[in-house]
Amino acid sequence: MPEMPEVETVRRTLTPLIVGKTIEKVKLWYPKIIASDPKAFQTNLIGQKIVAVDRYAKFLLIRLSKEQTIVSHLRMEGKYRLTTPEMPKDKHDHVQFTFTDGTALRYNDVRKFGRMELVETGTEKTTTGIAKLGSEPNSVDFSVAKFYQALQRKHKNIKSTLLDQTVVAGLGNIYVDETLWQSKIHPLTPANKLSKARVKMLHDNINQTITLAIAKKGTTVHTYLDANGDSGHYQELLQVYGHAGEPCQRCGTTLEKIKVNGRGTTFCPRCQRL
DNA sequence: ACATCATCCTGTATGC
DNA sequence: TGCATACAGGATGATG
Repeated sequence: MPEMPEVETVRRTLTPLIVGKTIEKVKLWYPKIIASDPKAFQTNLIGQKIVAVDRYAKFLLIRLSKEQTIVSHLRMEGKYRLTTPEMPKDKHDHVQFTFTDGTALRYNDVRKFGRMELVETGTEKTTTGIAKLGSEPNSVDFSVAKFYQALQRKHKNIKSTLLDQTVVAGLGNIYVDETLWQSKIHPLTPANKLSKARVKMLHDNINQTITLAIAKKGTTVHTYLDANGDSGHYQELLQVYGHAGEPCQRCGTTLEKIKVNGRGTTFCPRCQRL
């Protein structure tokens, strides 16, 4: 599942494939992927040139020449691939942008959870899901002091708090489990009960893990691939996610899997005490 | 205002 | 072997 490191990797691989190209036609095989008006999405994009691909947290921001932006969220399984319009449609291809140079960008999504919408550039931070997001890891706004203050206001457990994107934006199930293990924090610990020292540890581990995961081009479990069709490598460094029933690499205790607010959660019952 | 829960989807895994 | 059911999960809108 694409979290911030995977979306950043998609951004980096997608940029050289599409920037500078002009959209000639948009095909919607599954219009529900478009969160804004699908008809307007199709017609407004014609003739626009792609000028850049930006990102905020897990959102891709495809910048267009007429001061518009496609805000795209891959959710669980969304993928972009450069192809040609003649290529047979895959079962899970849902959107196609045909370019004037004869190539085409396809959006493929097995679960159909991903969404994209067209907004005026500059309004995306107030009119889309980005509006409610907290600061990103490694950003100036993500300071230890602010992080601690934000957690003090949260009464729910730390696992759910990190998954809801209003405090820190960009983490998903994988990196939350990993950073909690690194910081020796039990996932059910109330967020406002963490000591300042523990919060600093968690903060630093989040920043370092996101940085390293981006360097490793993301984590491929299940089906994540970047825009070149390549898998990431951070999965080789995972300590807890996907390792339930195996010994903890720090103390040897068998890792446990529980449900926290409906999300699978793996942790070490000895290293991560309540 | 906050927290919790169902919902969207389909491939894979498990049960009978 | 085949059919039915459970499970996975990010964000959102509804409900408590």
